[in-house]
Amino acid sequence: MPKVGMQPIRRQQLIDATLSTVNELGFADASIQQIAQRAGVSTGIISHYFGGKNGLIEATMRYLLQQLGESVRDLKSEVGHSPEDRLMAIVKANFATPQTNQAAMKVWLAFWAISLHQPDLHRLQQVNHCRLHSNLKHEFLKLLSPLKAEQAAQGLAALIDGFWLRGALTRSEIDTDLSIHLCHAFIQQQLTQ
Amino acid sequence: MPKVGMQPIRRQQLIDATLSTVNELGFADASIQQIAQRAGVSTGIISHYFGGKNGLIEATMRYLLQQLGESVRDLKSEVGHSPEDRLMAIVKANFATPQTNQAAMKVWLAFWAISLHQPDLHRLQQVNHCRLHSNLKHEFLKLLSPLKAEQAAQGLAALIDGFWLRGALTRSEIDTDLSIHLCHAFIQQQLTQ
Amino acid sequence: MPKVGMQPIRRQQLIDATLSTVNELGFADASIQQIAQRAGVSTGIISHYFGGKNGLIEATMRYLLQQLGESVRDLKSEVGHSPEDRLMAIVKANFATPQTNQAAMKVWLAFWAISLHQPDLHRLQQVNHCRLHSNLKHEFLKLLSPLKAEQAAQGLAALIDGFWLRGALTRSEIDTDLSIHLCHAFIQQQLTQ
Amino acid sequence: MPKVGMQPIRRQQLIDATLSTVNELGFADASIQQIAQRAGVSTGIISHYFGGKNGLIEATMRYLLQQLGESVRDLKSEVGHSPEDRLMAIVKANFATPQTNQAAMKVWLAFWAISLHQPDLHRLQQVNHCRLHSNLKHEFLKLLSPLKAEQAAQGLAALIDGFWLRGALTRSEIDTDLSIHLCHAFIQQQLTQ
DNA sequence: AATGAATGAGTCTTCATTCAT
DNA sequence: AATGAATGAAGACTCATTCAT
Repeated sequence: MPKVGMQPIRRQQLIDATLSTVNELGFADASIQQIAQRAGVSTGIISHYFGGKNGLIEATMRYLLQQLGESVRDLKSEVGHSPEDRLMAIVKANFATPQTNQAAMKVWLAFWAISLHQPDLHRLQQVNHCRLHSNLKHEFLKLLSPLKAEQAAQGLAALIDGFWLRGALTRSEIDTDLSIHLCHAFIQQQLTQ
Repeated sequence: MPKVGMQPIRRQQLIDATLSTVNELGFADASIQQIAQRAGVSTGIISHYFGGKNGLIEATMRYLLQQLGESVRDLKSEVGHSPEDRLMAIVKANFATPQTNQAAMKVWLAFWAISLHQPDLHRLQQVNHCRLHSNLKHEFLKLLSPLKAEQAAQGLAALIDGFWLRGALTRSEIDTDLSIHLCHAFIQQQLTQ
Repeated sequence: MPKVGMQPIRRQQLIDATLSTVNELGFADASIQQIAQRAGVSTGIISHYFGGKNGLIEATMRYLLQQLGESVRDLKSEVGHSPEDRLMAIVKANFATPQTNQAAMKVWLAFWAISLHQPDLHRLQQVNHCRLHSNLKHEFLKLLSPLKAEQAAQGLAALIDGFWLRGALTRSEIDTDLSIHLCHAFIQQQLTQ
Repeated sequence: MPKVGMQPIRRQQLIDATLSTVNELGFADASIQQIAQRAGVSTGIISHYFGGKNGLIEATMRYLLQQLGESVRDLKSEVGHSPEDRLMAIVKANFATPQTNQAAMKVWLAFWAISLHQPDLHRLQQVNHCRLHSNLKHEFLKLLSPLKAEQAAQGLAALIDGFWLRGALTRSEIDTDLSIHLCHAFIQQQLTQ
């Protein structure tokens, strides 16, 4: 079966298998054997393509972050210029599938937890959060004072994260509409202060 | 060396050592050898008192939840009857030390993550969250319609969780005052709708 | 079977098993499973007592060096003060059992080879060789000029090493008597220059 | 890229790469991947040309032996018929570059070690040693009794091997001149008994 | 001729648990 | 009550080999 140009295909296969395994078994039980088995390949291939388990984990997290980033970018590009619209686009992107199905959120939570003790992963997290914060603040600044904008951005970010966390921790799917609705209310309250 | 009545002392020693280890090394590297070493006891003692590592983990989590519960109860008992005051008491309890130092939050995050795949721990999480939600909703119901109260409770809970999560993920200490301030604003906005 | 004070016993058991395994299977095939099996213990115990395979290897080599050192010291203490006698004592110590059975020499050869790429082991080798050289030169200096003594010491050391190497490489036992005899001739020739 | 007549070129490329890898990383870390990388070819080619790693190792050792053999033959052909001259030619051949640079001796030592547990390689070693011994004895027999000649040959062979071993084990280059000088002294002493 | 993708057995190590003392 | 010696399964990783291209 050896073919040329398999690298991108195998990498994506393995990243998908990692997400699926972490989701179902949890991070602690996501052995490379489990992952390789789900990807339908041998264990050795993981070291071959990612240099080891850590490389696969980091690549998987990078993939999730990239997906989220693209989701935000796409929705922002489709809306008008009013800050409220643009803020809601960001909110909606954060609650859009596939980001909010329970599987993805469980993986996110697992990554959050381990990133605390792995500098590389932690840096990825930081970049992601700064991006969200910066996006939010940029819009709030159009209508609010710097101090108010900062607070509004932090509050909205916390709200988004809070709903996510709740979505991950409850075994039921997150109530996307309610989350968006409450974020919307928060935004309006901030902008109409 | 055998003494009587050592059980509660040893148990607390080990729980403290578990918190310290999880905080410093992360959950993945918190072996019972590390924990036992920090507690200054032998590894065998853990099985003796907790029946195994899982038992120790569960006891530790139970301890954290109990601490939080007591914190909430204490602060609620000290304030008046106005819903706003009582809600703020709950908020402040959730951001009171030692709950919000970074160490505790890192441990919480670790527990959240593993609780997804351990029914026993998950149940503990659920109980805790339901208690918070119920506490919040109970107060909101005094001034809001059931629907509004439910949404306000969910929003406030998300806000609290969001600030916690941010506190855990950033290596700096959580900005407690800002978090409380923003929660206060949220409460007022909900109550004055 | 857990007993207290097993450490020295287990350590020696494992060192003996290492020697036996390296002798029979060669260094490349001396896995810790093989060694543990020969010692009649589990693999985990190696890490427990030596911190890993490397620790066991180093301890084993240290043991061989110590044995050789003791052998030299013992024989030197039994002879008179004439340089020739003392030199012969050193020579005989180097060819005394258990140093010269084929097993020991095969292990020595294996250690020599791997010490080239392991600084810790290499340092042990250097110390050992310097000790031999210094011992030899010290005796030669009593009767020869510094230059001659240095050359005689190097020559005799080479002769000893050469017979050892030959003993290791031929599958038959080393001809101890011939080796000693030839060393004796070499010593006499040097001293009667 | 496929060309005809690549076999000898590729084989030599791989043998050179093997020597370089064993010298720098040691035998234990000389993986096929390392060797192939240094040779600038793919791993598969090794099996193609040598039938596996063992084949490559054996070919490399055979190459070293052949080099040594040629060196001896060349120098012997250039000297007169006096036994002393011829013996010295053999000695010099054994200490001639490239045989005595540290790299080559490290490789030799590695080969010696593994040959103990690989019959094929061991046979090569034996042939090589017998050739040396036979060469030496043949010259000694011209002037000495069979018994004396045997002992002189064994002694000189040991001396040569000993200097080699020392050259391999010390990280500094071997002192070729001193080695040859001491061998010369040994030869003269044997012949003038 | 040459590649390199893929395998899977084998290695070392870690770790929770057990148990005689 | 407490120890720590001992186990053995499971983990990540390496590596020689195979084979379709």
